[in-house]
Amino acid sequence: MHRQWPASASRCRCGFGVYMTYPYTAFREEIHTALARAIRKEYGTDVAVRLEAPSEHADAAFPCFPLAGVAKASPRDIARRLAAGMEGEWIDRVEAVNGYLNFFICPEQLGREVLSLVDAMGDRFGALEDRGTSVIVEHTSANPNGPLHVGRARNPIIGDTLARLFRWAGYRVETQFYVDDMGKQVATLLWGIRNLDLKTEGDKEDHRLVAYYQRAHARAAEDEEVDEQIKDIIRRCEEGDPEALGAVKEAYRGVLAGILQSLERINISIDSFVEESRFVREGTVQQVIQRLQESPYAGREGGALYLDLEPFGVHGRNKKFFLTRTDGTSLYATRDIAYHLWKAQQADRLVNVLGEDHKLEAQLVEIALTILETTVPVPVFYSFVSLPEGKMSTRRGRVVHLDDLIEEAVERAHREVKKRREVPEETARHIAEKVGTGAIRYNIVKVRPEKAITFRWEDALNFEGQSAPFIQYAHARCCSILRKAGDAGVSPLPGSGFDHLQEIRLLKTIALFPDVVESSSQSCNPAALAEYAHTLAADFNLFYRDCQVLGSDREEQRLALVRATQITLRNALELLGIAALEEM
RNA sequence: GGGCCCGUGGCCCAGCCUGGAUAGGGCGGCAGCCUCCUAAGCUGUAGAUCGGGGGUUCAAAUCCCCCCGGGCCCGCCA
Repeated sequence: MHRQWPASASRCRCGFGVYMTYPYTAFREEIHTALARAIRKEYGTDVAVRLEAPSEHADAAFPCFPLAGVAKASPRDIARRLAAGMEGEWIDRVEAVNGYLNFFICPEQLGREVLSLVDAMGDRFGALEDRGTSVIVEHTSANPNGPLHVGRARNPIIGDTLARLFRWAGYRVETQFYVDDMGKQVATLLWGIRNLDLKTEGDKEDHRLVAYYQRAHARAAEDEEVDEQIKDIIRRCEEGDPEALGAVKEAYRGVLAGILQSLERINISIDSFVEESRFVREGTVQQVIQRLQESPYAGREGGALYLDLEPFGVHGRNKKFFLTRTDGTSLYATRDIAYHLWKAQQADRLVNVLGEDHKLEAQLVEIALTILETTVPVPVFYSFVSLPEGKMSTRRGRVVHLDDLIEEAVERAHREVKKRREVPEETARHIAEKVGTGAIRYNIVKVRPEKAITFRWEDALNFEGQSAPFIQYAHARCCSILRKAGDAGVSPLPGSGFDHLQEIRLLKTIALFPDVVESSSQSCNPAALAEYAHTLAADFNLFYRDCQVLGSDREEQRLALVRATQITLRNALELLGIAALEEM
């Protein structure tokens, strides 16, 4: 029923080499210590203290049920008995209810600490201390044969959000795009560009060039001669022929540029691009084949090398994992192994964002990497995005391109802005761009990756409720209040003394942010972050409704709380790659 | 046929890893709230056999088994 706290503590670097403990971490540690002591004293036993995360019942709860057996007492009695000795600077009060020990955090202490921490850390509030660990996040890695469609866009959005999360969680992060420059897709594209004379329209290269790919694909299907010519390109690439590889690169360059333009518009940039062919050129694929054929699992069928994966629990047809063809040339997965060996040399951890269709391949590669005794990557699989009428298919013209979705979302946002406020056109354009693209990112990232998505325009263009604009709007409201208060308005550390229900609720949610960074990064679950951002915005809206800020006799404290909310919302949006607008 | 994943009010999603207190949100429906810090907001209301069935347990949406429905995969393709 209830979530548990993240296993490890969240701490931050505050100022110069001074480490501070985030409020809820301190609260939790205090409870752990007090509980362990009390349980040992009362029942003479050591149990692992598991606390439940904040809920409507308590800010932290300890279920006494598991203790009932050893303590030979009812959970209710245990709770009552343990409640007596619980105190500390963070623990405001303890209640024994229904066999639970419910802890409440001290609002005074929380108010003081949260406000000073947010003030001191600013746009680093929520960040965790450096772990001295590096991680490479591989994402997108789309075949550069045409523009991104909405289905493929799930990959960069998940990947980029994960990369941002890891950075905040204290890792040194690099993102990589693995460029498949040896496959049939790019070879087909090259053939098309060389042999076809098409009139193409559009102002982005990926949209112009995809027509060559599509037409060439169709030609290859009906003309064996064409198919042979394409296969010849692939063959030469696999042999590492620099001329062929250069030509392929020249062909896909424009498509890739177009893809990157689209990604840039949704605030995604990728640190480095790694060409698959380099592992052939540099001979590392051959080394992989060499090393694996010496392993006890190697076998041959015809001239083709394979690994027998039966000892690893792989059965059926998949147990023979082929590394080469009969002619000795490498296969996609073999080159992927070489890529991972290379990656393992430059980072401590590897995370790969992959479509669920790559599950089997990833499993096989993982086993090979285990045999080679190197870093095994952590995969994050996502399910496909389909349309109400079925699977997305470029060939059948049943796709929604990311660029079209962006256009539509931005245009719709623009209409909304014009409808609501009178602002200069330039401002309206800016807001519309950030609202529209933010809505797209949020709409995709809020759903857990393993859930299949059916794309519906009305969901994608929803600007209310669980959406980016809802969160952006709360942020804009904060900014508006702060703007009106003026420079002198917010003193950094007013005496705390929050007592309104909504003030305290908001304070608690702000304080939870570092824990969300910790847990969602550890579980590679950006959807949890998206949910948090919505909760924070919703809690602010309640505060906004019930607590007048400007002109109230508590103006100073409340302004400080608004400021802390604004910073936390901005940081959460930054993690989601969504613009924190100051006005909407 | 085999493997992996998903199945929570009309619709979409969280909670499942690590079992516990009235199953949370959002959209849509209905009824309301702008002389007051931006109504992309807020309030109320109706609506749930947590796909079905067994099992484990003091306790199951959560763990185990079986079944049903959907997705993905099962090339010397990428």
